[in-house]
Amino acid sequence: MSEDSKKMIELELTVLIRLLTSITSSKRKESLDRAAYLLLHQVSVQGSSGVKALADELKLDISTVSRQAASLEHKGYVEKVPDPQDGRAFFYKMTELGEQELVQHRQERLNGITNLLNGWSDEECREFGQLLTKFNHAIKERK
Amino acid sequence: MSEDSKKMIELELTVLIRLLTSITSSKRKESLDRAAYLLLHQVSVQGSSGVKALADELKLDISTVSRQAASLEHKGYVEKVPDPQDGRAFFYKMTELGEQELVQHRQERLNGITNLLNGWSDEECREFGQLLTKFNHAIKERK
DNA sequence: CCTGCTAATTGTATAATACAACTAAATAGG
DNA sequence: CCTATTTAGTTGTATTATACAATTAGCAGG
Repeated sequence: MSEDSKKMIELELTVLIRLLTSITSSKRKESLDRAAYLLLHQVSVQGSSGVKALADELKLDISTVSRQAASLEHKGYVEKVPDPQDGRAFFYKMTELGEQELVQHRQERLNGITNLLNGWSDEECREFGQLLTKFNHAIKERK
Repeated sequence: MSEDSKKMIELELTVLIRLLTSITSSKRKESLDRAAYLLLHQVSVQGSSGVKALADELKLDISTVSRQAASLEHKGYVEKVPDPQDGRAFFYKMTELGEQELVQHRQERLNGITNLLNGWSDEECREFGQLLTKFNHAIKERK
């Protein structure tokens, strides 16, 4: 693999973070906690999740998950169900309202992505999605 | 372009941010301000830059650039030269020490990238770099 | 029962960034 | 030339996302 490709990837990833951060900074008034979006998605995908499992999956500190989940619960997007087998633990499950919010919020994000990918070929979009997925997998499985 | 590709891109970008954030969070002891790395790179590329130009290029608030630049100057990585044509303005230029730090820091990042891309084909790496570049360009030019 | 480990919450701190306010220099227009 | 407006940059303050630290209580195993 050529050094040029690596350099390009390293630089462009750095720039990407910066650009996405500037986008999110300019949207500080959103209804759904920006940071909690991925958490809500994960609860939806996993169906029923405890704090620790979510933290492990998202590479977040449990205190962060605890706070984000509490916020989501307060908004009615998830419900907190005691774990029958461990008096210390809880499972978070999606509420109907949470599912709706997730769908709506995701749609707004998809609209933005659509605008950005305007002019891209189907092949490019497919490739980009797959390579991102592959890269993310590499990060999660490293070490 | 298929809806599936868009959904994959949206989700994987969200996950990518999370993962890269967790990586950077676990490296809080680095010598070069993590956030200022891109600024240092930009000064190096542009050769001689004012605060406003850098802020525009990096989509950062000028106060943030001002602070990052001041930090870099304090560390001797850049020098602050008065703009002969505007008594209010300055240009930031790289120092030799700054160039060295940039090269070293970038190499460390490249090492990380190399590990992550272990097993990727040349084609995949090249594609990934180009698609990231293209995507970043779309973000910068939007609106 | 006791000790060590674990799940989650709460306290506190950190880093990156933006918005707000300010100072001073430059510019535009009469 | 003068005045009002704009602009470059710095400093003050606030916000957000996150991690590290401390605490409480439940669980597991001897």
